[in-house]
Amino acid sequence: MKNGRRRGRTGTGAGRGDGSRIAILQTARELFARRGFRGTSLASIADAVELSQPGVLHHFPSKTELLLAVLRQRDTEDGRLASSLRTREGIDLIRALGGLVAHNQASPEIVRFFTVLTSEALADDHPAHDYFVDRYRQIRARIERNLRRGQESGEVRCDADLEAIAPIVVAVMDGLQLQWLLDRDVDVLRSYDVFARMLIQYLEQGSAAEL
Amino acid sequence: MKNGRRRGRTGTGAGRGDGSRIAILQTARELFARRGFRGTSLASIADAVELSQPGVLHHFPSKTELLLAVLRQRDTEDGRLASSLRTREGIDLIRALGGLVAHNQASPEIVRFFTVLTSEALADDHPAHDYFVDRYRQIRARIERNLRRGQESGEVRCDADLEAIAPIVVAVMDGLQLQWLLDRDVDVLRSYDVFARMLIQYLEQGSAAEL
DNA sequence: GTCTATATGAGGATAGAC
DNA sequence: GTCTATCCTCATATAGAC
Repeated sequence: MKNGRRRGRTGTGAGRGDGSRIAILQTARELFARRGFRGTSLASIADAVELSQPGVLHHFPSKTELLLAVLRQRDTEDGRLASSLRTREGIDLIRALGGLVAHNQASPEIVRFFTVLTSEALADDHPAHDYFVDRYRQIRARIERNLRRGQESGEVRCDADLEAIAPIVVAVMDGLQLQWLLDRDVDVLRSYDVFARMLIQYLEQGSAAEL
Repeated sequence: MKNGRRRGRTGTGAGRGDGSRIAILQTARELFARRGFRGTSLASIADAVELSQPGVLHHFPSKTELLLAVLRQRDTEDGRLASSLRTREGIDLIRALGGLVAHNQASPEIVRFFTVLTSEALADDHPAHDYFVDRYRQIRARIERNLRRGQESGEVRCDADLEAIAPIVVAVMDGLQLQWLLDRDVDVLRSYDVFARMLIQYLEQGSAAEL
């Protein structure tokens, strides 16, 4: 008794149509978040969406393509979120990222998805390797750019090393969330707030705004 | 032609004795660092040390036990390093951790080992899950404790929230190293130095030492 | 669109010879 | 201490029926 599924349909081929595709994408994201890409079998995804394993591969030509589809989907969904950050410049960006951290507290699965997959994708033959290299470059570049606008407006001290600061901001968010995923007692929001205070104070020193 | 090994020995059972055990531990650490625990096969380890796969299992009863042995070994080796940090208190600890970051730049494999395995071990059924939960608790506790000594000596402002700061310090180190592993252009040392300046300035504000 | 059946291969672990 | 041979399970992917 290996195949423990019990679909009500009689195999006429009616199916769920597009609904299956959507269900597969969501379930794949959840399971990839738990066990990584390599650690997740197509069969486990199939079970969760109540399809056979080849049923899953009907919608995506391969497991790798499924992962890439999940990443593309998240990109479009995150597009809205990212664009709401686009206009936040200088000190305001640091506070806005606190809002993102707060928002993430409600979505441990998404946080875990990116945490687990980023580490797995350190291997340069991982299907998502290039994706994550690019992702981090873009995030750092955006933070640096928006902080620089604050510098140009005189809000941020002109001698702040923004190229060094952008990776720090990313590191704090990632690193705190990693600790939180491992141990929910870690208070990400409290720590981020202390960091933000520290950073803002540093950025404002000697700025035109301070005078 | 599947088994691509060509040992010179004739199978008399002489072997390398203890040398094999050592070689297995080191190779396992390297491969776990690259592909994680789940992503590494015993066969790949066996190939690298020029043993058969059952030959590897002669030294460790299972793959899980091999991982735990690797972790135990790192703990004893890191013991020396950790004890050199034990006496660094207050502001001095923040600078000493910069030395650790610098030291890590020469050992990407070790950094990657911990990065990859920590994320993989987020799964609560992972063989190293408890190990990493404990590890992070201990690291945070030690940082908090050593900063508190600086507080007691008056070097660090007394209203600093050390329970919030300890996770930040860990996050910055982990997060910067993750970005560096993904993209060697990231300048971990430069970013850590900026962070350290920022944090030290924050900690010194309103301290007795400042007066 | 979904299934069953199957090809093909990899992985962990064990038995038993030398 | 190490090997060969083997077992069993699991995984991805494909072929072809309905």
